[in-house]
Amino acid sequence: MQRAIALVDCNNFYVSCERLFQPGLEGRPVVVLSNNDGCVVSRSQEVKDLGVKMAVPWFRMRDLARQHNIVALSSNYSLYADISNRVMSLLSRFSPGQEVYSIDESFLELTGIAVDHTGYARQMRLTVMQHVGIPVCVGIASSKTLSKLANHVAKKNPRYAGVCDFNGMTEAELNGLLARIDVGEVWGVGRRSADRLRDRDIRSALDLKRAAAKHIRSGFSVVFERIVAELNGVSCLELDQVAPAKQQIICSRSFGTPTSRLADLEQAVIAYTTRAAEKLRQQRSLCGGIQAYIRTNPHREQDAQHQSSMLMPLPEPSDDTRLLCRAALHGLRSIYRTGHAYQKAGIMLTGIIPAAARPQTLFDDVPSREKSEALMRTLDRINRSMGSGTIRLLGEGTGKPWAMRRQNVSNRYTTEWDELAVCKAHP
DNA sequence: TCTGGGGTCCTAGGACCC
DNA sequence: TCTGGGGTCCTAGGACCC
Repeated sequence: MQRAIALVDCNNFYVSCERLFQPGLEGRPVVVLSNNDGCVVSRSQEVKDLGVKMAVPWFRMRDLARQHNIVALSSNYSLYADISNRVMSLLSRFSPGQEVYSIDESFLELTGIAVDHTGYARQMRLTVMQHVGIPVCVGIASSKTLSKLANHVAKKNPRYAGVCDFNGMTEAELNGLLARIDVGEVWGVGRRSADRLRDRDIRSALDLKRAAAKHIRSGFSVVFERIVAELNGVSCLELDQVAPAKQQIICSRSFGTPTSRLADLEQAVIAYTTRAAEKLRQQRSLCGGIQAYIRTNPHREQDAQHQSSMLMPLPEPSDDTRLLCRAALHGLRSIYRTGHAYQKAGIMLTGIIPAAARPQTLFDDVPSREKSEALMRTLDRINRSMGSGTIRLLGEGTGKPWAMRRQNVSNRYTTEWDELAVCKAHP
């Protein structure tokens, strides 16, 4: 039986989320900006039609924005995450095998589901639209890589009406489509590799499909060998149905305004470590070390540049916020240099293991460990029910002069009592 | 004035061991 | 004169994804 994998992808996801609660944005050019209102990360169709590319710095398109009255919104991840959960849970009804691949994409196993797949996919679109109001497109094929391309075709080509099933096509039809897709659009082929492939006269998805495996293996890597197999309909990438535990947890952020004060960096590092430790405990893991990282703004070449990081191993794996903060601060203080305008700081938890696999040591101090665990549990419970940050370390500070810019952020319409969407009755 | 954040995987090279 | 080979582990860095 032929393998059938669907990729369901939300259209202009963040913009679509914003439009749910601000219907006035419908039909208008809208962008959502990254943290710090830095870059464009989601564009409405109207903005795409103006030729605005993904990840363009916002300050570079100010003129265009004025000219065309583009609405720019700060990103509101609480809202997007909640809408995403609703979409994913609806989609899970369509197959016992689901991989939630990203905030706006999901793979669904359709192999063995004995219905007309195109009709089934139309039903998915309709269901998500009716229940949540988010438009989606569906691509279906015999491997993940092909289903990504099928989705691409469904999105770009109005005549497919949002659903494209490669499995229902003849080889010639499919190749005809692949020949018109740039090799850079293939999943896993980035800008660097696309350039190198073009040097070898591999320009389209079809060219890559037909490339000799040996040739690809030696010139690139096993990853590319797999891509070629997947393009030929040989499924090499399985669906990850349970999200595996993270092997590293990163929390880093650019500052709203650069700072050269160690005290500011310390506050930021404590805040980031606190967040990361919460995530670590959520997935019931411990980490073996923590890395602190600072850097100046690399785009300001006229400024003195400094970037550095230091990994602090822990004496034994831990998930205690206080311990992790202490280690991170130690690292920060050893890399910090006076007189630099730092633009970004971050931390990374590494050497992550399941909490259940905690190694026993000769000098295990069980009572103090149990106290630490109880304290962290209580902390998490209070912050979960009373709002995040209700209880935190004093070192995190209260002023946060370094906090990021979010000039035009919408309400958290679905997750905060104070910001719930209200239906206004018409007179 | 203003350029995101959070992840994964692979490779190369060094250290170390027998 | 002549100085092995193979395995493992770790780290840094590159490339990619959304």
